[in-house]
Amino acid sequence: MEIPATGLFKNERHAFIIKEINLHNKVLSSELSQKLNVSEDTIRRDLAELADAGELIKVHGGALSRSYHYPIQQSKTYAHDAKKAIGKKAIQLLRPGSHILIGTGTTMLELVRQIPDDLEATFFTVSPLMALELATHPLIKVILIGGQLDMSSQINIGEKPIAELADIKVDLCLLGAYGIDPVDGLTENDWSVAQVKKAMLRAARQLAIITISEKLDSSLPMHLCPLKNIDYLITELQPDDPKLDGYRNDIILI
Amino acid sequence: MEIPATGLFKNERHAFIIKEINLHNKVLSSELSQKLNVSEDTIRRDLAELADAGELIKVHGGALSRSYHYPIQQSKTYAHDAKKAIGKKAIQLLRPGSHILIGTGTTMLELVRQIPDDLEATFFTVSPLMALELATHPLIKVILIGGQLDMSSQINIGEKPIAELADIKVDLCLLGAYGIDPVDGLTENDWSVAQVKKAMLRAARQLAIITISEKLDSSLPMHLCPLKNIDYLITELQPDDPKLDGYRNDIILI
DNA sequence: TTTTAATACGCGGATTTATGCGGGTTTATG
DNA sequence: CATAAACCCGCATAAATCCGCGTATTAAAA
Repeated sequence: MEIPATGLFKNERHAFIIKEINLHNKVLSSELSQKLNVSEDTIRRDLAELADAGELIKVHGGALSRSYHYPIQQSKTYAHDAKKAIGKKAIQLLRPGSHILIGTGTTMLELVRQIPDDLEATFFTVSPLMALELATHPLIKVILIGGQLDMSSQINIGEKPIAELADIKVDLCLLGAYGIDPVDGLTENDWSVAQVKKAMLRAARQLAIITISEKLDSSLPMHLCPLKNIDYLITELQPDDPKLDGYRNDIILI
Repeated sequence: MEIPATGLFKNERHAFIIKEINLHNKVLSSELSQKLNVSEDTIRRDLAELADAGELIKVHGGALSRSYHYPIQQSKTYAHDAKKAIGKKAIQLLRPGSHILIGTGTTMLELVRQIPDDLEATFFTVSPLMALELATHPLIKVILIGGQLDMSSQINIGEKPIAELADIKVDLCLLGAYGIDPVDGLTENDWSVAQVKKAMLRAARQLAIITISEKLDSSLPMHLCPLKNIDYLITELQPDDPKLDGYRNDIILI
């Protein structure tokens, strides 16, 4: 083995490379080649070995620190904070051991993400997205109600889920609102989606509506149910907020 | 290749883009080009790659976050290129107008991503993940077969999906392999998952197995079916590769 | 102590990758 | 329906990589 003028063994070079990576989070083959007085080929072989041993990540042109990875994807949805707050409030409705039918939407997603890992419960859903998110919680049993997946609403629609829902009776249904209004009640704009949601309402003893205050006082073509069927209404507002005045009859505001 | 003064590797640019997308839910090619000191062409290529890997949605002028439709964070797939190549080969089995039962796995995901947008077909699946991915194709009808979502395999298991599968007869079943061996045939390691997969096999006239060559010649405890039931075997290898010699009897290698 | 094997390097040349650029085509939008 | 921006395609290029080979040094074997 030929020891160059600067006299470094392979492992010494490796150590140097690791040090550089820890320091700068990245190295260039070309630079290393100069600093260490060896050919780029050798550097490449070094990097290949280190990458192989999992000490760094080889890329074209050099290498990156192993701790360097894509930032965690935390979707910043519209009105994210409000939705997260709502989710937090809604958690208290989730009783251990209960059976819950859950809808979909970004607010609901925030809710699910905040469910504590020690909650043991059974969730039914027609939304593959919610099912996957729910499945990340170790003690939760997820029953996905099948059907034809509707592209725009991302839930399963058609006769199948409606028929299956008819055989279910759960403690609580958590539903997002597209439109909610003191007079028109809960409304929706797509016919087939509305059919499924109505089936969901029938399958639950209690109904909780989860929505940001924006959706209050808006109406859409398809009627789902009157206000009086709603047991809980959860928004990001304080329960005594005047905007909620039209919704106080028999509804528990949270 | 010229690495500019600001000297960012391609991956670093990619990371930056992802970060921007998570922050703003969208990016403009023109802005990125400026911020990163590279040509818009390069940005376009970056966005194309990221879109290809399913990390964002490419649109005219830039890209959008995928988070709303797809908030599930999936780590970069192992042997991504091989799996992509397999997916490409498998596409030819998807006849327009046909009914297809599709399994799950990262290879299958790559396959689905490469389905051309003008394919009109009906897909059945027990995997919520695959259902969501399939639903991004405009002309594809997705039937999600419900059941209890199994956390580890991320598919619906139990009596329900098995019973529903018994009522279905499709043209083709596309299944990934966990173990495949000339003697032991197709094998699997989880009992409940195996039951569902067996129901899938029964529900299809033809069976195509999609797998990277790594899985060849490996056996697991649960037997699914003998080799002779397999109609097509698709790997990243050339059909005449000697590694496939044990699998030539009556199987069409692709 | 030779002989043999193994390892570490460097080098030349073929190949691949990353990028920018020019020019024709498509898309979005007023 | 015009027009500017965005896109796609092919090409050029230079850096980075890969591959095989020769050599030198060391380790192991005979």
